[in-house]
Amino acid sequence: MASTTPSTSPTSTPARVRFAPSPTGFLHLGGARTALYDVLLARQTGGQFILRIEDTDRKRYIPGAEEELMRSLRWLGLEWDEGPDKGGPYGPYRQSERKEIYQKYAQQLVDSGHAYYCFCTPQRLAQMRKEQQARGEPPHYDGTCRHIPPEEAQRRVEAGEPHVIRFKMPKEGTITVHDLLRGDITVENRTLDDYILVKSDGWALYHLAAMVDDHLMGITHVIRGSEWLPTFPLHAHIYRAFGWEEPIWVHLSVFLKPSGKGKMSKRDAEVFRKGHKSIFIKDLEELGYLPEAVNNWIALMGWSYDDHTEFFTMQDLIEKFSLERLKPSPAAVNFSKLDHFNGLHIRALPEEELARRLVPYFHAAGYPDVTVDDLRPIVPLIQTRITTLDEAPKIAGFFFREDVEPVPEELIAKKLDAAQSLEVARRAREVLAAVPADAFTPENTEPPMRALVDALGLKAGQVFGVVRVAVTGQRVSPPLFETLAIVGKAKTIERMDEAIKMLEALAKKA
RNA sequence: GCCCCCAUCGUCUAGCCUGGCCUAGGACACGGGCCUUUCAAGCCCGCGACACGGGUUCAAAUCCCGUUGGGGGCACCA
Repeated sequence: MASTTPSTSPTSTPARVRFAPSPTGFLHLGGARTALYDVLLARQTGGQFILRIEDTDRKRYIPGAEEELMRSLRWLGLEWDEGPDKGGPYGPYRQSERKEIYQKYAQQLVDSGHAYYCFCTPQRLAQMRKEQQARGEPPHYDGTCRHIPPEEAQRRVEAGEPHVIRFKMPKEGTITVHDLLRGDITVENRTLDDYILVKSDGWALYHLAAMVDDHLMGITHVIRGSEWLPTFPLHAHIYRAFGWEEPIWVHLSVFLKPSGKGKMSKRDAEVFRKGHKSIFIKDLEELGYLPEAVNNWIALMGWSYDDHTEFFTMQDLIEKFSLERLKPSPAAVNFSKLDHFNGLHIRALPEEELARRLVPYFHAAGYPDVTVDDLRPIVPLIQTRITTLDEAPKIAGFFFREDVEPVPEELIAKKLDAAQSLEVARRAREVLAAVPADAFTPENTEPPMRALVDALGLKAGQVFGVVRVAVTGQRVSPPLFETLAIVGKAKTIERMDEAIKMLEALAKKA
């Protein structure tokens, strides 16, 4: 059985790996992780990462999905070396453009006796399955066309009779396949089916198309989801029927929902989307996650480096990734860990870079004129205060609004009443008014304000809180004096005056 | 129903292959504290797991068997 563990380290020679999505939807967490591992292996070994589009099923094709898939991959920084949009020496990279290739290899399998024509109609097949179910048997092809003499089958094909091509699965014996994470897996051939390789419309199915492409494209490591484990033996049979050398097979575990109970359903995906979470990469961008954080996060779902290192840049991952440390057990998605990594990566970003990345989020939040220059001084004040980029406009939007609208009651300081707070506001305004407008810095505003706190016999928080709410309109804000410096003296005084009016009204009412 | 895979804190995991360094380590989350003008960030402390049952062995989280639980698959989808 040709199922040996590679004698050399799988990562020692240049790897050719491929990510082969079908254009039926958006790139999700599972696909992204597979693509990430592909890229890491390719970059680490000096090999190639290939993007191949598996679009042989015209019924499921979704227009625009291919472009979306590529956009998401690029956002994650997972650029391919060969693919449908950039070509390469093993193209075409879209299966819909490779129909003749699959037909040729299917024919080869028929000729060598490893496959046969089947003329059973879908109706007969459905009926057959129904009866098998009723008898409590596992659904499988009953082999009706398996014994049609080749000459007769050939005649019927030439006569134009609708047909498919099936793999002629051995009825006896076992096959042992080797998965890098799980080791040898042995199954009895009789539990396998005569799977269809080519549909009646002439298009190859995944089982044939992917094997042919992987071989022709020189793929050294097939990294794919564990949903392929059940048909893995078929794929090995096909490789062996052709006499091809098998790639290293790596089946990644599936992602479970956060509870760990069951895998993600479409319904779950919708619920997440409502709660500032998503399993789709394109949403993650919109929600303010950094590609660095997403990569770091998914890299660690099923892979680890050691017993304590968790923060990885792409460069770190390329250096440290290894197939050997992949884990075969399923992993539940943990969104709060994504938040954690996002915070870490936001803080790791140079300020200039953060400012640059924040711009589109301010635009989207209704501040269309905000520029990198505007954001540059603000970034140091909010860098440790946001976990996602979309939070920045929420916490710092007041810098760009003409007017802030504090909730009047929030102007009342802790343990004080409206009248007392009014007095605090008036005195604070006075103190701040005394600082020159061209030197409205923390060095000049904070000491006199501290002195005021002492003079009033209050806590710093009580006095600063009144000013904070007055100037930012928020109870929670970046540090006060740095904030005042950016807002500027004119606006500060203006907003203090507004607050004083509100407090006067409140005090009168009381 | 049948086939296959998986099994350490709530979650992600280290340790398992090459039994003893494990009174099981790290991280997220959670609880508490420090710092502090709010909120964060940072730092400290705490909570919390080897699914169960048999075996093998002087010794088992680690090896073997079974059970249970979870997951995947059983299409002219991928």
